[in-house]
Amino acid sequence: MGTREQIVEAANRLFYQQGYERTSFASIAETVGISRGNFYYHFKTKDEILEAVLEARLQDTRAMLARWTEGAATPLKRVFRFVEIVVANRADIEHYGCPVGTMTSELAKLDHPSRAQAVDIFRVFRDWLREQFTELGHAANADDLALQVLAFSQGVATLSNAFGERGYVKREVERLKTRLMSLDT
Amino acid sequence: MGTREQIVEAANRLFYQQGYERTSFASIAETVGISRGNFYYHFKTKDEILEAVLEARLQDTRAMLARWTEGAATPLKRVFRFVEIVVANRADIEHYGCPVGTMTSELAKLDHPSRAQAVDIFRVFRDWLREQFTELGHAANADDLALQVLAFSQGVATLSNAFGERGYVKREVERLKTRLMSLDT
DNA sequence: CGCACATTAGGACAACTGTCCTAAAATCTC
DNA sequence: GAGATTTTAGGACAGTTGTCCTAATGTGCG
Repeated sequence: MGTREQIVEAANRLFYQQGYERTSFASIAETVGISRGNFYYHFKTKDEILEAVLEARLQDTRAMLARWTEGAATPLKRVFRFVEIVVANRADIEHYGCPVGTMTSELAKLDHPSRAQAVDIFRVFRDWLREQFTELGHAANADDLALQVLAFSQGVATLSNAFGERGYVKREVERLKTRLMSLDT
Repeated sequence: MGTREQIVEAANRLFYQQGYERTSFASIAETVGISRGNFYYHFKTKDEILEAVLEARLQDTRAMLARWTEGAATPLKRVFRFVEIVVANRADIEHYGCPVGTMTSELAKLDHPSRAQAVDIFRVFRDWLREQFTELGHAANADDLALQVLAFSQGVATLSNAFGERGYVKREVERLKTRLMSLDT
C-alpha cells in the first residue's frame, strides 16, 4: 500500500478515536512510521488530510450501501441492515461514538470549511434509506422515515457512548425493527 | 459577579461553542478581560476549569428540572417540557449541537478523567424522566422510556446540527408528543 | 493610618503546533 | 549504468499551548 493511502488510513482512525483537533501532524506521521518531512510531501496542510479522509469515508459508505442494495432481497431487510450497524460496531461506538455524527459535530464547532463534506456522508445514508422506504411503498413520507431511522441510530450511539450499558443497543435495535415491520405490506 | 464565576461562565460558553480541546487558556482570559496570570490564580489547570464548568452545568440542570417538577401539573406535561428543549434551543443546536451530547462525546474521545462527570448530567435527565414515567403509571419500563426520550432528543439534535433544515425539529417533536400521549391513561 | 491578605498583571518557560526548506536517498527511464 | 524524477529524512521556523513565577496593586481590618 502506498504511503499516501497509509496516511489517510491512519488519519481516518485517529480522527475517529481522538477527534480532528486533538490529532496532530506528528502523531499521524508517527503512526504511519514516516518523518514529518515526508508527510509534508503528500499533504501540505492538515485540512488537506481531512478532505482526503472524508473523501475516503464517502466512497467507503457508497460502496457499502451498494453492496447492501445488491445483497439484501427486500427493502425492509436493507433497512434492517442499516439499523444493525450500531450493533455490529457497538464496541467502537461505546469508546468513540458514531464516526459520522461525532465528526460533523466537531467540524460544526470548529466552523470548518469541510463541514459540508462531512454532512454529505449523512446525506448518502439518508438518500439510500429514502429509496428503501419508497420501494416499501411509503414514497409519500419516505424522507421522514429515513430521518427517523437516522435519528434513532444517532441517539442510540450517543447514549451507548455515554452510558455503555450492556444490552442497551441490542434492545433498542430490536424495538425499532419491530416497529419497522409494521410498515411492511 | 466575581472573577471566578465570570471565568466559569465564559469557559462554559466557549467549551460549548468551540469544544474543550479547541478552547485555550488565553481565549478564556481574553473573553473575560483578565490577564493569563490572574487566570492562574483562580484555576491551576485547564482540567480544573472543566470540572467547575461541569459542576455548574450539573447544578443548573438540577435547578431547571426542579422548577419543571413544580411548574408543570402532570408528569406528561413535564416530559413534554423536556422534549421541547430542542425546540427552544433550536438555533444554538443547529450551530453547536446539544451541549450534553457533544461534551460527553468529546471527553470520551479525549479519554478525559472528567468524562464521568459529564455523563452524570445525562444521568440527572434520565432519572428525572424515569420518575415522570413512573408517575404516569409505567413504572415497569420507566427507565426504558426515559432512555427512548433521551435518545430521541440526541438524534434530533445531531441531525438538526448536521442538516439545519427548517421545520425539522418542530415536526419531530410534535410526532413524539403524539406518541407519548398514547401512554397517558 | 499601617499592615496583612487577596487579587491582579506581565512575562518566562519548555513543549508542541502546523508549516516549510533543503539535501540525501530511492526509483524509474533510457 | 547515467540521468531525471519521485520520495524520503531531518531540521528550522514562528506562533501557540498549558503552566508557573514574581512583583505590583487593590482591599479589608485593627
